[in-house]
Amino acid sequence: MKKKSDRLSPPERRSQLIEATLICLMSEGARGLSSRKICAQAQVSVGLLNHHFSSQEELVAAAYEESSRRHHETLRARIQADAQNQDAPIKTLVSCAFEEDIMHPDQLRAWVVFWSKTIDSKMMRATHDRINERLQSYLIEVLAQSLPNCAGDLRVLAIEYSALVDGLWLDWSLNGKHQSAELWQTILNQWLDRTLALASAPVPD
Amino acid sequence: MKKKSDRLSPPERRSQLIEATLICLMSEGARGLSSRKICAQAQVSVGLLNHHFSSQEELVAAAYEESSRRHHETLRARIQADAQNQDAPIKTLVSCAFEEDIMHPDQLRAWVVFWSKTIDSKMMRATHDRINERLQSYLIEVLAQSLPNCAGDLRVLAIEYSALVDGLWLDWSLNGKHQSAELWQTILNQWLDRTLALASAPVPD
DNA sequence: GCTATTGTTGAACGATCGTCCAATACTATT
DNA sequence: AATAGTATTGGACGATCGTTCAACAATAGC
Repeated sequence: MKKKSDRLSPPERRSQLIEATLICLMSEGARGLSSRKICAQAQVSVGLLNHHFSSQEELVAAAYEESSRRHHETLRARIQADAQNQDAPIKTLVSCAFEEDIMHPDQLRAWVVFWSKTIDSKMMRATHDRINERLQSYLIEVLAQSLPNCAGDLRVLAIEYSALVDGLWLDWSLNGKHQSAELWQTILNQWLDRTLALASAPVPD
Repeated sequence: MKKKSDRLSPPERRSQLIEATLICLMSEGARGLSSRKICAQAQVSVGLLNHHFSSQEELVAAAYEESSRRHHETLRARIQADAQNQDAPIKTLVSCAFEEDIMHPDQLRAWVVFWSKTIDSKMMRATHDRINERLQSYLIEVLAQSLPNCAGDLRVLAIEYSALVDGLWLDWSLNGKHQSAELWQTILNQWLDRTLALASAPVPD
């Protein structure tokens, strides 16, 4: 009745535990952050966590990194796929911001937990900084392609964009009447229209 | 050596516990959310919490409401004080967004905890919705005064603004190198300049 | 002053938490 | 086949969690 072998290589086991962590956090939020729940989700005994990770904190940081990596990857693929259909990649970036693959409400559940841990954990803070910088670099890259002759600082624009998107995601996800993302998507579209209009025709000094 | 009387009226005790909750959440984030820590902060025994609140959840919801109320109040007072010095109240709103009284990094610590609880608690969700609607109404009011002949939907603009500010606060507060708010303030200022420019001279259709 | 009401205490409860560790099962090497 | 090495198990530990409740203390009404 027992399975022949459940043994996995350390990297496989690690990513399995990371996957289980993401599932727990996405489905239950902060309530799902429990070593026992995570190990149960991975169908693995409790003690295994501390064999592959020095602490729960390290596992959560790894899950944060992985979640961001997937998000980044999906975004990149989506923009890459639209490369020839759109004049500016930022149009793709904006128009897919509320697609399920890019940002699901459940995913934001997990991210809020990550943020709350970022506040009082050195390790999480370092991970957060690394993730942020990576995303920011990519955003700048996309913006540079989209606004080849933009007068302003692209880094500043990237910070503004990611702040706006984070805020819209939050509002969309925490809102009680969790309707479709249409309204928030519209807001983002209008922001882009205004930004593009001003960036292509910068004010004379 | 004992104090003559520690007995307070129920409303006073309630607000004392709420105050203690805010202190705990602001100083320790999610780690500070503990009935025992809160009661210790209020210099009160553990059992008293459930005498004045039906559960910890209700206390946290009340603390969320109170934190938002104070934020709203401070904002109102600040804008009121600048009413005659500024042509548009939204200029005051934007320029004070990162002042200590309006939003301290510690305060955002508490808010992230509130958000994480909003995800899986009906009571917190209801509180969140109430708070959001109240702030949104006020923002629309301020925007209406500032942009008397704006073509667009002010409610949509209000949502965009609060999303942007929330996102900027998050980025500012979670950032490892927690420098001054200058950069984020500049971003917000530039957003306002662009918005004002377009709102006062709307594009012809 | 006596009584009823109610604010307050702190021990106790059961549950859950993260981590540890001796025992075990599996794999690879010889 | 014997051995060494390691992945895995699950019980145990001490800590902390939110809540309950009998006992106590202070007040209010009389």
